[in-house]
Amino acid sequence: MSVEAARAKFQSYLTQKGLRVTSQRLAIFDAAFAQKEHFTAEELLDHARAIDDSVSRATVYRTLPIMTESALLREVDIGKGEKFYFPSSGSTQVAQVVCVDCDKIFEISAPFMEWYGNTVSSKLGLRPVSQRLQVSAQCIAFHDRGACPNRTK
Amino acid sequence: MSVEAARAKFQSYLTQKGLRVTSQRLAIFDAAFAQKEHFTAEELLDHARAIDDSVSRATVYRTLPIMTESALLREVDIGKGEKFYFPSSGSTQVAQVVCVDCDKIFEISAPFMEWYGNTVSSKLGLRPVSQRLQVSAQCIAFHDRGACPNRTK
DNA sequence: ATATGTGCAAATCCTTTGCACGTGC
DNA sequence: GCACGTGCAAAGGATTTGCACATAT
Repeated sequence: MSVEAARAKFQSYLTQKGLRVTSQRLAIFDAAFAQKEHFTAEELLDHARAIDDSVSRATVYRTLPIMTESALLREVDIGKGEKFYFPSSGSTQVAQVVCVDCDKIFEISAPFMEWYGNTVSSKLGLRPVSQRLQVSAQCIAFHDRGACPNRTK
Repeated sequence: MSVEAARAKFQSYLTQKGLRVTSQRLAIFDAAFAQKEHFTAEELLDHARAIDDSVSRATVYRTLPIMTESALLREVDIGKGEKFYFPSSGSTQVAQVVCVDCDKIFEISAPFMEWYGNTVSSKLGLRPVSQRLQVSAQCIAFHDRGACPNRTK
């Protein structure tokens, strides 16, 4: 899905839910879809403010759930205290591989996940809503040399 | 592994790491292994205090990582703010199914997970450390009738 | 016009930490 | 004895919320 299509989807989602299309929400959308890596709420705030400096932290936190519910963003919680977000590719059959050294998040296709969620849930009398597979891994380069080539922090 | 064996393992783990076997740590261990469901740090504090009322919140939080590192407990983060813990069955090839209504956590065997982590990680030049699969699901009973039979909260 | 949305700052929630005292080894 | 462990209360960090003002529809 192109950024333009996603932006249109965002606006129609807002309208359809009786929510308003505000300049702040659009700035937050634009900032999110300009990112190339996973980002945090705080990073999104910085980028959104570069577009519209009236955007507040509160509005970012109030807008993120809207974008997540509308499937425009995927929320990734790697258990590091803060959550990460990423423009959704559409498919929910995606797993994350997280480097334990540099915390870089790789998104990978995991086509069997949906089947597995269905199988397992139905055994328990449950209906699957969503599933996530997360692999913690270590750069081989890190293991061999003690330094992670992706390290940025 | 029996509780007795686990308790022995805990004590030898402490000794081997140069850590001390204190009455508080043993009370926390006993409280943890008496649980039948997943529990939070706060719940563990309550139960540990019932055994030894000198146990403090700080010590619970300082002991949980030790029990997790020694593989006696498994930590489960379902993205609800607080973490859950559960006496480990040994295998790491376990997935969690979480009911979105009552937050009850079911542990299920997921024997393919290790293979999958290996396959995917190696493609990225990473060495898998751990993996977790979490399925969010809804009680069918809840979906049909609007009430979750497991609801306790 | 008016129901929503917003910024600000304070509040919350879980978890961590500094410090002085207590205690296994 | 002394290094490690502990309780207490304060600090910390991410996220949420109350309120008065602003604004989309």
